[in-house]
Amino acid sequence: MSEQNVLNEITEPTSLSELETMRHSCAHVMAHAISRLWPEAKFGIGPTVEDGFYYDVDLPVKLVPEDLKKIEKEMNRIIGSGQEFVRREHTIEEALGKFKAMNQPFKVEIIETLRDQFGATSVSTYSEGEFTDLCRGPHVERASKIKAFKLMSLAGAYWRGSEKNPMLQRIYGTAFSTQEALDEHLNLLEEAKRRDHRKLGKELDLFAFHPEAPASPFFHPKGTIVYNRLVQYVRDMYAYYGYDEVITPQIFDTVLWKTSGHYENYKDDMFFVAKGKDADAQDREFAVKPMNCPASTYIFSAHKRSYRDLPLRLADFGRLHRNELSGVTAGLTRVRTFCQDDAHVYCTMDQIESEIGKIMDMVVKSYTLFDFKVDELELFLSTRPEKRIGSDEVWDRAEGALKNILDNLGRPYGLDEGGGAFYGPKIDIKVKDALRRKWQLATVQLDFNLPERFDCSYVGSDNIAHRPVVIHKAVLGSLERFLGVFIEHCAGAFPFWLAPVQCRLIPITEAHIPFCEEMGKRLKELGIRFEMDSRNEKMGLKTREAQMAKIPLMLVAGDREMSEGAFAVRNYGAKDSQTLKIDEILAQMKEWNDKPRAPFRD
RNA sequence: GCUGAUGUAGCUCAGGGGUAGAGUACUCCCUUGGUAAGGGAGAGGUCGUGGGUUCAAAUCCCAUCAUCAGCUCCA
Repeated sequence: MSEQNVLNEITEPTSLSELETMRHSCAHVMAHAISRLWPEAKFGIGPTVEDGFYYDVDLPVKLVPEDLKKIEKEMNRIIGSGQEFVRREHTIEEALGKFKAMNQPFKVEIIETLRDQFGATSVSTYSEGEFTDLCRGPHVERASKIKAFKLMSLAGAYWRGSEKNPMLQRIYGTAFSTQEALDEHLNLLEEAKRRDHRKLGKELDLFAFHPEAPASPFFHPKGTIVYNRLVQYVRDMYAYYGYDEVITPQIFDTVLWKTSGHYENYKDDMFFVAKGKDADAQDREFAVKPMNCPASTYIFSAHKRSYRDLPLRLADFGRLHRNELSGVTAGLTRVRTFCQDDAHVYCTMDQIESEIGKIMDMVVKSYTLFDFKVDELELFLSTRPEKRIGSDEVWDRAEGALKNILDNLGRPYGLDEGGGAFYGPKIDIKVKDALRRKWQLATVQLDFNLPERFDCSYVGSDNIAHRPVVIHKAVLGSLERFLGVFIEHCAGAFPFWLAPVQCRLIPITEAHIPFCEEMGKRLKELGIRFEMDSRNEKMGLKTREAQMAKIPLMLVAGDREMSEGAFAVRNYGAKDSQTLKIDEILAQMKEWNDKPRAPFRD
């Protein structure tokens, strides 16, 4: 949480839901319990978060997981005693005196900040019995209203989110209005562990990591099939929407990055490579690309462009490298090498709205295909960050244009103040997965700076040179990240069209192998990815292994099937199978396999 | 990068100052079996890496690398 957010947490008028109110009170009860167990405890802040609450505390002891039980016990005592939450108003001076006397330096600091930066003249406190905390509320009337809670985990967190400050111990907890709701939440967390894409990636042999290439995935054959299938899907989409794919270099003279502004903004996160070999290139410094956009301007400017060429949509699956801090990488969701379904649309001011409309269309069609709930998409307008290039007028125009589009879209959207890219504002789109977790995938960015910096122009119908606008788009976002998120969304059970192995043929005995091999030929003709399990093993084992590999279809053949020209078909996850004629099976497979192309036929 | 935890066989993990363990996967043999584990035998590890302490280190200490959780960051 940024410092600004921390302060908002303290100063802004609150409108917490009933559940949030209870969680917030629960955080207070936790602080109360901690102060009983460790009277020297110094408290930071204790807000509610997405799934619960936390409190940051400075303690003389290092907490261990068993301490959570101890704190819970003490909390239960407090809740059992049914203490009331009593609100009091204090002048700043009163409050400062009070918290100084209580030896609560962080609270004193908060009060001073409220006074000095926000001009507060009074603050409020809440007391439950002997424990008093600085807080604007609201709270439940009494502690006994807290129904079902659990302390979840321990973590370190810097005071006010700055690594220059001391690190406090953060205790995370959650609370629900019923025990059932709490249990359901805990079950979701368990399920999330089972679906962890890092675990499934290993189990399904999709990808792996190696210490010599930290945070950089090795895609094994099966993972590569899925990856390439995603790319193919995006290419099919490009054919429909009129995008041209290009391939651009991997390494550039840093002059390019100085022109684009990446050098000054992201130098520390770029990989630099050896200097040039030629005498006259000795002083040239080269860097691996962290982004595709500057390269696309050279393709735009390769010709004298006319307004008739616009919109020019250049797609680039270029591999990007970013030297991320070691602590921020995680599985496929944050890596040092990745590629995006990246494209840059060069267009006129008048074309911005229809182009972004088309991109939104791609987003909706894609997320529908991947079985994300489209009516649960969350849109955000991310505006100018502190670290940025370009004049305020340019930013005003770009933000205004995106705001217009969002207003006309007729969907609610949030504002992410300061969340834009350094070269332009964006529309970020978050999806909810099957476990109701939110992920940011798609992004649409409006850029008036790049064409300026690289002096892109086109000739208008007035025969005068004009500056085009660039729209950056990614629908799936980073393919690595998308794959990670989607693996967890589908629990590793890929839809038929995307599965690395779509079908496993299982002859019951040796005698049925030729029959299965015949079917194999038909599948190959159809382009179906299949395997045959002709091992000398029993059906129980073969079934188990096919199910554990999450293969969408099992086709089993024994004497019965051979005599009927059929297979016993079992879908992944189904309890039993049904016997279908070979032609029926092939027709069904063809339909499923073509599913991703269906939305792009007129 | 910061704080903390973890690192033992391909995988999942146990153990622990005195010659390295299980399950599973793998190889071979037996089994011709109808929808979630048939039986047997065998092979497989400098206990992440580098130092130190010790008669002796996989075990203790230090450093380092990687991973995980959280913080900060995410063009």
